[in-house]
Amino acid sequence: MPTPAPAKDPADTSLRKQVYDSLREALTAGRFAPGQKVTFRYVAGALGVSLTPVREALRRLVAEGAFEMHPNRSVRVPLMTRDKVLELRDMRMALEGLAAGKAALLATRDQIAGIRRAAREIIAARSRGDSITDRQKVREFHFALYAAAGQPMLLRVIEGLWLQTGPYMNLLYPDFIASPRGPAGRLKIIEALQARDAASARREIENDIRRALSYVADLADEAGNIAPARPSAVKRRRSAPAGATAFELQAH
Amino acid sequence: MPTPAPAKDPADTSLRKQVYDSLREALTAGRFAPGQKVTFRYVAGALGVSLTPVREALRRLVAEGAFEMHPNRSVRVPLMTRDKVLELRDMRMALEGLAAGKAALLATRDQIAGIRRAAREIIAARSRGDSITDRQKVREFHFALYAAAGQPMLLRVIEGLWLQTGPYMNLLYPDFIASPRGPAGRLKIIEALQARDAASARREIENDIRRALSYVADLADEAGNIAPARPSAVKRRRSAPAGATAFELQAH
DNA sequence: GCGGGCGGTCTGTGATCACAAATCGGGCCG
DNA sequence: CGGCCCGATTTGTGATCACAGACCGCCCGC
Repeated sequence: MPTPAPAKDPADTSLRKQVYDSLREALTAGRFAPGQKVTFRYVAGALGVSLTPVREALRRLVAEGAFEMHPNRSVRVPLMTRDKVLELRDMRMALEGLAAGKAALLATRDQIAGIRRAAREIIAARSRGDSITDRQKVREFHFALYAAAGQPMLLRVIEGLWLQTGPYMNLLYPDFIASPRGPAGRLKIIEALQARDAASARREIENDIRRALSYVADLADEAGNIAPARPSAVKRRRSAPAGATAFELQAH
Repeated sequence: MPTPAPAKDPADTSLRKQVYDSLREALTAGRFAPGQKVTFRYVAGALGVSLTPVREALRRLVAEGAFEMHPNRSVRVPLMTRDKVLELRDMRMALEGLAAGKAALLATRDQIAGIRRAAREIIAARSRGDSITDRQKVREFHFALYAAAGQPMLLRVIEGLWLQTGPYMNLLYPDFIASPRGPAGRLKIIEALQARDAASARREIENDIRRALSYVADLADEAGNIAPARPSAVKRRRSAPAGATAFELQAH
């Protein structure tokens, strides 16, 4: 599958949904620089639609915390601080730990197989130094695990939290990834699923999230701000279709 | 510093925000019957605004799970099932337990005083049989507690979960409320705050949520559906200002 | 040379219009 | 008498327009 996608309503062809997905994908792929201003008309032009669907998509993303709208009314990619990362870390540990525990009790053989496959693909991508595929497969691994918990509302909230941490997960590369604990942790999770050991699955997921987000939090400067993963600007493509690649990076 | 984070925006006077607040308030007050259909034009007419702000407000509420939009496109108040209640219960236990634990470590003397006052007001309202004030003060107690944790993102997610359980909390009255455990649990929480005992505060909040939502879940029929708290219809007030009382109950 | 106003432009907000899909009701056919 | 089909109405979607407030840069006065 090209995009694991947030499940939900695969048959939603509304422009609003397409704009939402485009922005979301650009955000998780790190194509927006943290702090970057994003105007309604810019997005509308880049995607070739009117303001209406853009407003609804952007406004939803603001409600989800993926963008910020300042009182002076300008929409920006949120800047991260140490405190915010730690807050997100604790929330993710609580909810993803919960999901992992439920998944351990419910995962079918096929679901476990899919999770194991994602884990193998992470190792393969990492050995090639392919951080793009790496990140994508890490996401696949986690969401295949959480989907096995069979709790759709929980899954939605977790997706919202990933969206907020997304633009900053590039910071884990390449240094943090070199740690050997990652693959070992995933192996333990798979073992826990097979053993129906909810406590162990929860503990391993919690450890994984704690390590990764504590690492990101420690990148904060003395003012508490975290440097953007990639200080990049975005170039406007003129008259593009409402596809997924309308937001492009621009060296400067 | 004036506003370190974008915080809330109490000075948001946009119509969208007013519509959003009106719908949210009507929802938590149980003025919409679960399963009830809500059309954009109906809300626009009831509040005396055009479709534009209504669309954005309703769409956000759909994204938050407070309303459902079916593929055939009709917006409804979600019907609850036993599984959904249990899912919400577990999420709320995880997140509100987390917040209570943090609050125990951070609550100031003034914040604890505010929480204690809310607890007293609950007892007072309950002794009068005033379930409206009761529910309102219960909400105040919980959110004063969670606010003391100083984690704005966490608070927002918790608010989203309350919005989903809101229309069904009337089911706790009057039978469940008669249980003497409620006041005792709140007292223990306040003691935990004073003692800076995070584990105890978390445990008590978890117990409170577990008891209440397990009770609601047990109201499910053999099909798994939960009867609406009050099977009530809503009457349209013609040419009303965009106030908070535009949605009114109608006996039938 | 520099700071503060001042005008033009940018940008989000809300209303309105046009349209297509969905829904509902009545009437026709079996 | 009942089920099905077709047309009128309802309803969400997207585009466009008008407008007010914010932003930005230029220019004048000190």
